[in-house]
Amino acid sequence: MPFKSHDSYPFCQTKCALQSFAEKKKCCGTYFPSTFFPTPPLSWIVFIISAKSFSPVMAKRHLSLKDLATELNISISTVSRALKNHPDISPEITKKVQDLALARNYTPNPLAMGLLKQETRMIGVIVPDLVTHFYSSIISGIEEYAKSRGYFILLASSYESMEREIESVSNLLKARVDGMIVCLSKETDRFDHFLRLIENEIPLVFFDRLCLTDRVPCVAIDNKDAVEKIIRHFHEGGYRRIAFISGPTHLNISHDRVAGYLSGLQKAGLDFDPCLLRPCNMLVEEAIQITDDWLALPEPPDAIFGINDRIIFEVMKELRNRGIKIPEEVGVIGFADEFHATFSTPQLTSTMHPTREIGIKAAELFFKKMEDPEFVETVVLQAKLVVRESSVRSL
Amino acid sequence: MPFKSHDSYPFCQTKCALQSFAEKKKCCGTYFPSTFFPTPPLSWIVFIISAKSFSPVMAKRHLSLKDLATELNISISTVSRALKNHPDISPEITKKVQDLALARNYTPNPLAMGLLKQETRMIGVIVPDLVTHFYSSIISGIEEYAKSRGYFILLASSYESMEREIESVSNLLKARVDGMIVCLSKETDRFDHFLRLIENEIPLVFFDRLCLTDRVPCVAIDNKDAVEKIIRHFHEGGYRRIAFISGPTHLNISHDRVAGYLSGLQKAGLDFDPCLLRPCNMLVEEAIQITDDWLALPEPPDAIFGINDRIIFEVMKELRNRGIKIPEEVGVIGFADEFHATFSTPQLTSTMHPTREIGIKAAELFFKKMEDPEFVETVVLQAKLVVRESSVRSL
DNA sequence: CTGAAAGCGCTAACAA
DNA sequence: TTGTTAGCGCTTTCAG
Repeated sequence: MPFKSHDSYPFCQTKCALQSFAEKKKCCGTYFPSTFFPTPPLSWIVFIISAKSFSPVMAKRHLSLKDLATELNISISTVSRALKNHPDISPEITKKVQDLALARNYTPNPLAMGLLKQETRMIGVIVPDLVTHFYSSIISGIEEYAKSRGYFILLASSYESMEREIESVSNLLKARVDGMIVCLSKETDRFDHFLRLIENEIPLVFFDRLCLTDRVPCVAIDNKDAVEKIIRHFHEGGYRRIAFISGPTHLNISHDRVAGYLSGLQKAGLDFDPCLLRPCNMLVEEAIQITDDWLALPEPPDAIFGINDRIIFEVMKELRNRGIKIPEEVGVIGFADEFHATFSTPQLTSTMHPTREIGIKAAELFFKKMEDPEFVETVVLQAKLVVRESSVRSL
Repeated sequence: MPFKSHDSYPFCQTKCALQSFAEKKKCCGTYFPSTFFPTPPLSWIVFIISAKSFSPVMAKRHLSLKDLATELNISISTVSRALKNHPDISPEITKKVQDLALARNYTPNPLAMGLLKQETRMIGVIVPDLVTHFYSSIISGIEEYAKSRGYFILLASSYESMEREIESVSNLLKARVDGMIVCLSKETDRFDHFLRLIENEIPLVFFDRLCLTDRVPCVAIDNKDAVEKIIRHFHEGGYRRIAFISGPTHLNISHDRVAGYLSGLQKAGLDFDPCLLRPCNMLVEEAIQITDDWLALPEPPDAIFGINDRIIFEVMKELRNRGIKIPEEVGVIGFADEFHATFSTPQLTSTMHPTREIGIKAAELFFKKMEDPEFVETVVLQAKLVVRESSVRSL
């Protein structure tokens, strides 16, 4: 195997590996210091099994075009062209190159490509939290579609905090994502960080909790309709004093659901009692407090529904603690059907959101926005009311 | 503001943007084609609101060192050095550069850095699924620790399939992650794809479901102990025929839990009845089938626990359907406490896993492995038995 | 104390 | 048909 004298291929590899190892040891500049995480108090750790270690082998660098070129004794650009079936390259060389690439399991270095093309093929995704089924299911949908287009997901959580949302946007920007798909945190009531993205023409898509809908493609749920369905269902079941635990008032989802509450009551011919509409910040304690307040009313509600299942599960617990029967005395309905809604007793009626579709659609809009910077559109998906035990009085 | 004649800075920008737009239109090589995702049948979509669009503005490139250098009329290397407080650079220039960088919100391009340093500061994370609380909570832990070290998470799901796990490994490798943190899919019984990583010295950490523990750092739960606790608790509560729905036999977690089942029974002085130990593939139908089988036994079990909460919720549903009282007639305990265990009636006794700690510890081990390629260690964390209603007979 | 130049892996215009 | 070269943004020798 001939090597050019100034290259000395196999030894070069070893040297590079050693070099890069040495470089890592050196701690460099202080201008962008990496803050170190203090060792967390892991009271759970009990014992540690140490295993035998193996003798170190030199780390293998990923294969580059140069490696292939050297091995075949042709130029890098020929290899590059051969790999993409460039018509200029002779069939024999093309075949030889492609065979070797396959055999050596060559994959192009995305960093080099990214530097050249000014793109990372990564989409930043920011969700309020990672642990709610609603979001993780949407992430699944985004991931699936993105993967099919050869893109990766860079995931960030805002933990429902606007501050951390801003930080996440900035971090993803530092990582040079090609764009972002975002669900606002519950606190978010300023949008400067997103306006910056828009001004810089960085593709952006919102889902579920939206803002700036006249400039950003969005995927939303028809919240108004979903709530109207709930009211109608309650009304048909003979419930008359329908109470609603809503969300933070600045969120579009709260706004739309309240609108649905009002119009739903009106359509059903029911009076609106302001006492029975309470916003909350999605905290467990609030749910309990509000339930307490309602039960203390001279005319307590006979039906309760809320901004999400989590809140409603707490309401159910509170009702059960007081010996109030569901659904006989009080009907209950959740929102954004978690998969465990069927595990409660009684099983929880809830609106089911097409979460995977939300994710897929959001990703779809994202790619449209990439291709056409002027593209703006809000896609509205319908939620389904899934009737179970908690809202149906047996006759 | 003086520009070098061959550079013509502001116009260059415009040209670049136009160029890159033109480039995107061109579809290049066929050797690595990007498969296109067929438009999915989104039956949920109902209507689309089109919004007014805005006039296009030229996309702004991220700021580079060159931009700063040009603006200050100094060389790129001086800027680079000034930004990292290199002692050679005069304080005045250092200050001038840093001020401008701050004002312009400069961030170094990670692609360029990555290319140079041969690292992406990205960790690939593969989990069996994204939507289970157990995994998303662990991901949260990993993300938190990784972020504190300036690393990003590139997320992939194996969807419990070995094939997709292998594909994910390969995809993450293509993305040039610096290493991976993995929980095996339930199908995984061959490990070639991980051996390849090990041979190439790519840092790897397993959590929960492990393999190759003599070469890879791992974070595990003390499954044997967790199950022994369950048996002891059942035994103390007067339960005698304790049945166990286990997982796929090739997984370490199943193996350890079965070991705990046997030793637990022995310690409690109870006989082992092979009928009461059934493996399953974590499917809902299996849970129902197994429950049916057990109830048909001449001596049915008076206590049931299983590989995870999901399975056990199904068992509970099945028992309830048959009018069997929990916990009076049959005691029930879950595994890997999902946060909604308290939402069921009766509330589910379950083993609680320190999920965030698992994630944080896995990330910690990952960085240790990065620093020391010979590092191998299995950290074992303890699970807690959280006693609720489903396993306690009232007196 | 500062600048020029090489090189990380790749593509594409330009030369041969 | 193939090779040479410049350049994407950055760091780091080596020269001034």
